[in-house]
Amino acid sequence: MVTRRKTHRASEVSKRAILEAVLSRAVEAGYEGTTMADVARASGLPIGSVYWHFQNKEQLFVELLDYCFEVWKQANASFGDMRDLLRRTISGSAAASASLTDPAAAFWSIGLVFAFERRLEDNLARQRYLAIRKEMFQFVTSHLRTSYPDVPEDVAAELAHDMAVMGRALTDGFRVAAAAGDDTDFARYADLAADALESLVATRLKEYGHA
Amino acid sequence: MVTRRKTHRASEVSKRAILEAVLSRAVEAGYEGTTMADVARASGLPIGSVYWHFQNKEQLFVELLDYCFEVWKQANASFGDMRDLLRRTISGSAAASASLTDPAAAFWSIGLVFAFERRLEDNLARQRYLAIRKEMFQFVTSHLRTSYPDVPEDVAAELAHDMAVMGRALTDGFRVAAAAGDDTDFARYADLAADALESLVATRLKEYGHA
DNA sequence: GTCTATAGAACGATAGAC
DNA sequence: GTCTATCGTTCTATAGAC
Repeated sequence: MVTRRKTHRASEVSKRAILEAVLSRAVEAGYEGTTMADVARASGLPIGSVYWHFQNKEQLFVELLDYCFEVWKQANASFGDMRDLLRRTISGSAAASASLTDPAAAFWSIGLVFAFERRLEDNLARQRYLAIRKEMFQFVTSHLRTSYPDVPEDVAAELAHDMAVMGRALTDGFRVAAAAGDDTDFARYADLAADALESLVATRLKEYGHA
Repeated sequence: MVTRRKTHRASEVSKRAILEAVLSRAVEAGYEGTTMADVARASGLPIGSVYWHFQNKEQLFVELLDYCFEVWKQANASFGDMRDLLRRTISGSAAASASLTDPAAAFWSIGLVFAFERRLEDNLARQRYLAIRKEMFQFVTSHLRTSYPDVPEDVAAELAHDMAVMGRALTDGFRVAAAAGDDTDFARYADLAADALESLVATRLKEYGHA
């Protein structure tokens, strides 16, 4: 019993070490650029152990994305207004493209490549990224819906959906800018983006008031 | 002399066939997913001919990007206002993510991956993409500058720069959405994006007028 | 210029001793 | 659970006949 628990603990520690290793490698080299040998080297364990803990490379990245998403959810449980969110995500994109290994920030740096690599269509890690992407979108949409209390529910729903779409495009766009090394003051443009979306909302609400 | 000219013509035809082949493959599979064997097969020529016309895979993609950019420049020589540009680029992103082989649209579908794959840092094709990206940004910025005739030059310059940054983020963001398969009405959001940026400009011009 | 055959390297994954 | 050795495949690139 004692031996079993000890072994179990050691196993958990190793598994965690491997996840941290693949995280640090994937942020720098992406999915295809990260080799199983790299992961083994960075974790300090032999490659055989990596395959003992994870079925294959695909499954390794699936569990990595899950791990990152869990961290993100905990960090973003308290949802401010749209300006807050844009500040966090757009300024965060600069941090993620630096070689930081904050799992929540790393998620995007790793995940966005999956969006473009359509030849990975059957890849389970890509599918997991797309599923998490959808889940985050719903999360943001449903929170934004409560931001427009003085209009009918269907109007608020459409407005929230539109703002979520625009907000997602802007954050993704600035992540591209960060990855491409564009010389950009992300904090400044986060506020500019918020200004733009807020004036869009104001116009719509005014139109509704007149209708 | 006649023989020489004939050979020269045949060579040009083959080279063009290879470029078309790599274009069609790269749109579907990206840089890393496109193998030299694929290109040879799609062009109808043996792999030896591909290496005869192009130094290596890297150089092949450099010339592909140049070819696409040339086509884009000719298609976008007449520059309308910002709304026109957003419509063209954002609606075009949906087309590019479908497997069309319009070189101008394909450029983005192929190029954006280079932004994210930082492990291709020394890759000449990635560097060419980044260079073209910069050139396009300057092109857009300098055209936008003429859109604000009633303000001092430095104000117009800052405004044009900001709008170019925001516009680039939005178009890149919607390209991500297209690649990720998000269910999005791109034509509608292109206009919404234009609305947002125009109201941003209006606010700024009003602020300047009062200053 | 065209074509075939193959070298050479990298990678994912497994076998099997411990 | 850990570790090493290695198999099988895929890819870039070249050699050399035509």
